[in-house]
Amino acid sequence: MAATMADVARVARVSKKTVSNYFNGYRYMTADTRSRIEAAIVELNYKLNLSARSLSSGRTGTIALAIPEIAHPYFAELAEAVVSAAQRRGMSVVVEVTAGQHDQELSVLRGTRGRSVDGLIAHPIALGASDIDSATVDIPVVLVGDRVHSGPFDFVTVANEQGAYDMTRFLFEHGRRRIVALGMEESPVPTAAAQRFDGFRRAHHDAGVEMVPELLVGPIPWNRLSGAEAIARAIDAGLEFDAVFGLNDAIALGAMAELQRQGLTIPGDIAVAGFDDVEEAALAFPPLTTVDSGREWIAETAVNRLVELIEVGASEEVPTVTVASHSVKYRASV
Amino acid sequence: MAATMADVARVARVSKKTVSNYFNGYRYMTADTRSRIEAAIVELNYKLNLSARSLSSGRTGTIALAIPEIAHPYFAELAEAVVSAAQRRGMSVVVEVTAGQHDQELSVLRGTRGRSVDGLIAHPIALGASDIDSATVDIPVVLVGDRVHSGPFDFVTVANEQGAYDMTRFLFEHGRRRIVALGMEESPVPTAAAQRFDGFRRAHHDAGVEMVPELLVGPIPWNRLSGAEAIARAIDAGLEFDAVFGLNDAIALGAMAELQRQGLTIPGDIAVAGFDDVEEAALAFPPLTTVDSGREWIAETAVNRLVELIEVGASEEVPTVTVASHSVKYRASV
DNA sequence: GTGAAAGCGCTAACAA
DNA sequence: TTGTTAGCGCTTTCAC
Repeated sequence: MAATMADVARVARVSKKTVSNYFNGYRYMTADTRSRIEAAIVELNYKLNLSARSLSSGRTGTIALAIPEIAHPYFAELAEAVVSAAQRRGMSVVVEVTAGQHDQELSVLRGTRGRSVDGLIAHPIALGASDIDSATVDIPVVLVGDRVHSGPFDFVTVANEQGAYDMTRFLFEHGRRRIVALGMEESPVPTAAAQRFDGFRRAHHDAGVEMVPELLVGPIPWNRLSGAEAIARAIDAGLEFDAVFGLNDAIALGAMAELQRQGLTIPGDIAVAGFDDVEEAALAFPPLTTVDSGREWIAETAVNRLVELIEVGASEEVPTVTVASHSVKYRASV
Repeated sequence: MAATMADVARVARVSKKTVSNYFNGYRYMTADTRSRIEAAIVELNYKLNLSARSLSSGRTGTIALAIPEIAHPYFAELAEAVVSAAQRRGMSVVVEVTAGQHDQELSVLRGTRGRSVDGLIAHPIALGASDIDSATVDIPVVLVGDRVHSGPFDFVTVANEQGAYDMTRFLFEHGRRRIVALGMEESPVPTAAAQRFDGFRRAHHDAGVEMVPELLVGPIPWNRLSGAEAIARAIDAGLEFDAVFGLNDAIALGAMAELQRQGLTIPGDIAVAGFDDVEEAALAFPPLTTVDSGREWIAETAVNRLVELIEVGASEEVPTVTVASHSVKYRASV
């Protein structure tokens, strides 16, 4: 039988409440009391029963992170950042995988799934604005990711448009003029792809560079293989270009590999740029110039905001939308 | 104020116990009772309070997964597999990141860290056998990974030696004779690298092929960049070889990229093989031949075993060691 | 098949 | 600064 707080209290010759105070960082306690308690804890190998604490305090000390998958570089790195930010604030993280399925994302936002947690950070990719309005979770929620939803929740988002704008301008500054946009997508819904493409377009406009329709390739799946195949088709079609902007790093890395396979040099013949700054970007050959979309900052901000909401009780706070700061990571591929 | 079970009972005109039965899948219940309970649950938007359930049942329905990092393809994929295996068994997963730090891994095994969970799956990389003996967790534990420890815990492990053996034989069968072993390590401790190298050596012996010392490269860090640099050095040194066996996929992928950059064709000039079968292996150019080390199976087995231990109470069960089945994934790089 | 009562181990008022 | 007293909401006997 595991020791309880009452046992500790008895051994330390204090009351349960005093032991409880000890665990909750109550400051006013004589050194003698404190050390008696500590000795008792060691003697009994006592561990707080967190279920009991949760029941009685209404807090679990755990937050949920709902993402489409873990085994994708971007989400894996996001999850890592969230877990470590949470760890720093003394919280644990339960990871829920939604597989990017509409119904699973919805059930997360309706609270019909998963454990009881104090708050939720979710990165939906299949939900529309109306879905989000229909959410019925009764805990604080911070949404994270690419798409800007209206809705009752806080949102921490990537600077998709501005990031793509900056990168495009950057390529112009390096003398490139005919840039293939790989993964481009025009859509009424502000998907990440659409927003990034908007930035690409605006940069052309501002720089007075004509945007060549043939160079706009997409939509394609956001993975390495698609990037390689798409650029291969572009070459086969006889397109002329001096740069490739993959709308995420996976696409860019795939394209870069294929260009090299075909004997082109990078950045000699073609400059290549990506978006996200996944860890692999810096390890590629050559290292990939990309947009650091602020993953770490997003994770940190989302966790901090969530903890705030949990502490104030999420009451009548007005939902905030925060856009992560971003920056161009200049590496040898440009 | 959230509804409680007593509210549901009142509205459904049954006792609390009956509602509890409903949630615990108790089978004997009239259809009428059941539907009254269901109506009450909907009416009150009732949700089970899991903290209370945990306190009273002694189960949390959550297991912890302790891994060195999330943002590494192998661990990300392992985590994904564990989460989905656990989900299938109705369990949630709290992910703890140990950063491969000795003290953090130790504190996980001492139970001085993290939430209260029903069981623990840990993949230690910095612990020695004596550390493991000194563990004091009072919940069931299943260890997972590369190194075979003795110790009081169940272990689910990768077939490092046999996998490397099979892959080496496979390369021989494809006519290769001078194979660079990239990431080789000889060590008294049975690290993954050392075990894989053992298999490499045994395959040479059994096939009667001489193992050329110059072709044994390592130890090197197990990432892409090291793989590329190491193979570049081998080429600079004028080594002659017809195949490269990266002791994990990252090394192999880095080497493959570098070989191609230097104008060699794969598998025409050089065959390349890896170990782990991370998702990216199949998407590389050319797709990478590798050893499927049974990650999914390991995750599934570890979760199943853990759930078993939780259910029987971990009592005096003898710890078991299970070696995952593995297979050579034949792809275009050989 | 269903009900009543007794805790699980902790926190939170409030008192001392 | 420390102690007392009630619960938190559920599961679990055991009786009906």
